[in-house]
Amino acid sequence: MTDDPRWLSARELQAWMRLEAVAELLPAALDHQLQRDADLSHYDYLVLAKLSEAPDRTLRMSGLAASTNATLPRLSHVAARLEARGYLTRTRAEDDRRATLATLTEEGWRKVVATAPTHVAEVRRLVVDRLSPEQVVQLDAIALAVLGALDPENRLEAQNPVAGA
Amino acid sequence: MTDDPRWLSARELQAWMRLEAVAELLPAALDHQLQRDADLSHYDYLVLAKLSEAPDRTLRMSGLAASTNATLPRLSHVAARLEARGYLTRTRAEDDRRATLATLTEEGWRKVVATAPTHVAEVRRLVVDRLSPEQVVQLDAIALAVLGALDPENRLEAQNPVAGA
DNA sequence: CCTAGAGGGTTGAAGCGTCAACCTTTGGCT
DNA sequence: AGCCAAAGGTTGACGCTTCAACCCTCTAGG
Repeated sequence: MTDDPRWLSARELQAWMRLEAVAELLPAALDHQLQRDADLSHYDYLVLAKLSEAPDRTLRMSGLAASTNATLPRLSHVAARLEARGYLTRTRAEDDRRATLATLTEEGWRKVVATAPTHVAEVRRLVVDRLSPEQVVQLDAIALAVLGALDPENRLEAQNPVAGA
Repeated sequence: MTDDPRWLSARELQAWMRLEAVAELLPAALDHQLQRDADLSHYDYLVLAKLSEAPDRTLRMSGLAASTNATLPRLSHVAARLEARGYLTRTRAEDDRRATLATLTEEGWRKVVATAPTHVAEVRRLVVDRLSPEQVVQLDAIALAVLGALDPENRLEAQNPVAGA
């Protein structure tokens, strides 16, 4: 490959390794809490939460996938399970029969309402309450900068290795 | 456990959602790059990298699991695959016959050396080079604070790059 | 029309992580 | 010595994500 890798400085390396550790441990911790308290994965919760905030508590699958930073197949499987558990329903869209609309049920709504407080408390315990107000602002800016590279303006799409024209 | 939910402020919520997105997308991006360029998962690479930095390129499984922020069963499965591919070997420890020592092979060493430059370049592209020097310091402090909650045992590691530059 | 192709979702197989059960070794206690 | 609990790892089953293949619908061209 290239001759000069431009290795990381000590500071950069340390920050990177700590971010790596957070990225590894944080999702697991959130999954654990939600699994224990609500029998939901973190992603399950995200799906229900996003629906609960949407107009008519309804979103298209593709939009829901984008707003939860997931691929469509993943959402499709998750939605199938959540539907089987009675938390949401899927229907074909009237205007575009290709599209599927996911709608939160009453039971799904109650699930979110019942789950949110403890989940937020956990988010506070693990992250927000450990940071100063300035650090919250800094984190916001840093995460935004990184997202710029992760999702180049492209609400998560593109699984093509080479250009598809 | 349910006195007052203490909801997040707008600022806190935004920072949190962005961190959530990063935690979701960053591991996937790194996995993709390593899978494509070296046929390794991000975690595979971490294991090989940690071994490459260790004395005699050897570590106990439990220590290796801790330093890669993973559970022992996970590491055990990964080590079995990496051993099958010839990148490391596992032997019983002399002093404590319960323990298993993982040792990087010559081929494993070569794999790390060959893989590191492009991986570092990707880390730069996605994270480090998108941040100002001040933000790198901020990120370090923020990640450390969060790790304090995620890792009660505080087994924070020292770092040592494979090569200098 | 009717056909090609793109957009939107779903499905099934394969791979990885988690959990619980298990085996072996070590160390403490009598 | 003898026993029992804990420490260190491994294994197998199960669940979730990914990838590729597929189906249906909409749109554009001829």
